[in-house]
Amino acid sequence: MSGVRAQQKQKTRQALIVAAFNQLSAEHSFSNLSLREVAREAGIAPTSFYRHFKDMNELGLTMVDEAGLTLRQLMRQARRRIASGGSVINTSVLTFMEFIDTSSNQFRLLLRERSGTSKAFRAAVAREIQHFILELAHYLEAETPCDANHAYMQAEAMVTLVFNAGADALDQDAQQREELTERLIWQLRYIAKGANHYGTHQVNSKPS
Amino acid sequence: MSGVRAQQKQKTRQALIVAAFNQLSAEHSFSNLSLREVAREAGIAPTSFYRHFKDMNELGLTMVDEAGLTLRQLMRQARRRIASGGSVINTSVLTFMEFIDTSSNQFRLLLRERSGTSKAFRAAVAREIQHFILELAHYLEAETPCDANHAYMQAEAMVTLVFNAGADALDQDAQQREELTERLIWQLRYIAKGANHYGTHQVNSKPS
DNA sequence: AATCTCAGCGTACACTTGTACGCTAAAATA
DNA sequence: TATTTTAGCGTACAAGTGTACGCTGAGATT
Repeated sequence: MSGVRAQQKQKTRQALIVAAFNQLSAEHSFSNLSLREVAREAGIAPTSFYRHFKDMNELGLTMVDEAGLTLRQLMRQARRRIASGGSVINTSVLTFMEFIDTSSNQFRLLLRERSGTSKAFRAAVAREIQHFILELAHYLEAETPCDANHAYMQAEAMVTLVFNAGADALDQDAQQREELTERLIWQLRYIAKGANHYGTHQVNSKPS
Repeated sequence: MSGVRAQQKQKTRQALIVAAFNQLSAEHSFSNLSLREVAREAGIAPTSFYRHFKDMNELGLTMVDEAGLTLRQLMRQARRRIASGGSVINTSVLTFMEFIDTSSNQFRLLLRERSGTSKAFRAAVAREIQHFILELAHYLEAETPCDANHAYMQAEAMVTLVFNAGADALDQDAQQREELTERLIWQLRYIAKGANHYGTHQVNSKPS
């Protein structure tokens, strides 16, 4: 029951996943990947692929899960930085930009499959983003005067902006990224300000 | 010089474009299209395709232009509605949602190629969106107390949110869309509020 | 009327793709 | 030790791809 067998299997399975991620790039999306090329890069015969995944689709969904995991781990790290006295907005944005930089292919996958051709993929990505939003909403509800509903809308807007800024950053050099980040931070401030204005019990009137 | 010849050419060129748009759907993206299938649907031989476009890429860029044109026309229409007394935010959002509904394949193209595998495509889409942003920024600078810089950042944030809401709307039913639209409108208000707060000369201090 | 231009066609070719099928050798199990 | 399980392989095939090449016939030009 040592599992020499199962262990090796797990290893080549991971090799397939790594191979697939390696073939992603600015010019190569998941739907451009072929089973054969992935298998080749992983060092196994094309037909052996089926011992691990029924489909390229199944591989893809696994990859989305993995990318989501990376993202969530990163968030936890961000929260630690914040807890030890960092500014919320700055720390979060910085951490996210680090993700774009370090794991760009994982981010690319999420980014593209969010509007891809498979409903299952879109749903999977949406779920990952939803995690993100809910956690932030929870935080905002606890730490700011916003009510639950406005906290959610605020979180949703913020995550959307951050995610999109990440997408733009992929094509930019360091200089442009810095400007982008600065704009992003201002925009997040707008949202925080507005949400706190409308989302507090002192204000029940409709906006002008 | 009547151009019976040139006229016919233009006609099948357009047939190719229409055929390509028709093959786009939730399950079929541009990179999934094959030259042969597009030619087939357009009713010409595969090799005749080259009389009109050097490449599928060239077809795609033309399609992006066309989608951008549609979008700009729609915006002009929105501005007319606003001029005759509609609320700015509501009218704009409503008009945009109409675009999603009426020309969903054109929107899908813009949405997907924004983060697609061709730099030329990404740039083309970014340019279309930039138009959008600049026009809105111009309007905001004229009609609100915002300075130019903040007007731009405000416009950028707003367009990002609207565009993303459109993407989400593609997978949703009428009920969900309504809720989405309502959230979106609140989020736009946040931004307007925040931008007017920070972007006015009375406030020069850094936010808390 | 004679000539030129060129949109569209058909054939042909070299590739790549997914995957069905049966085999092998080594690990797991009995 | 004898038996079963299974990860990985090689072969094979049908289907689809982009595109080179040369032809044709109908408009355009002279």
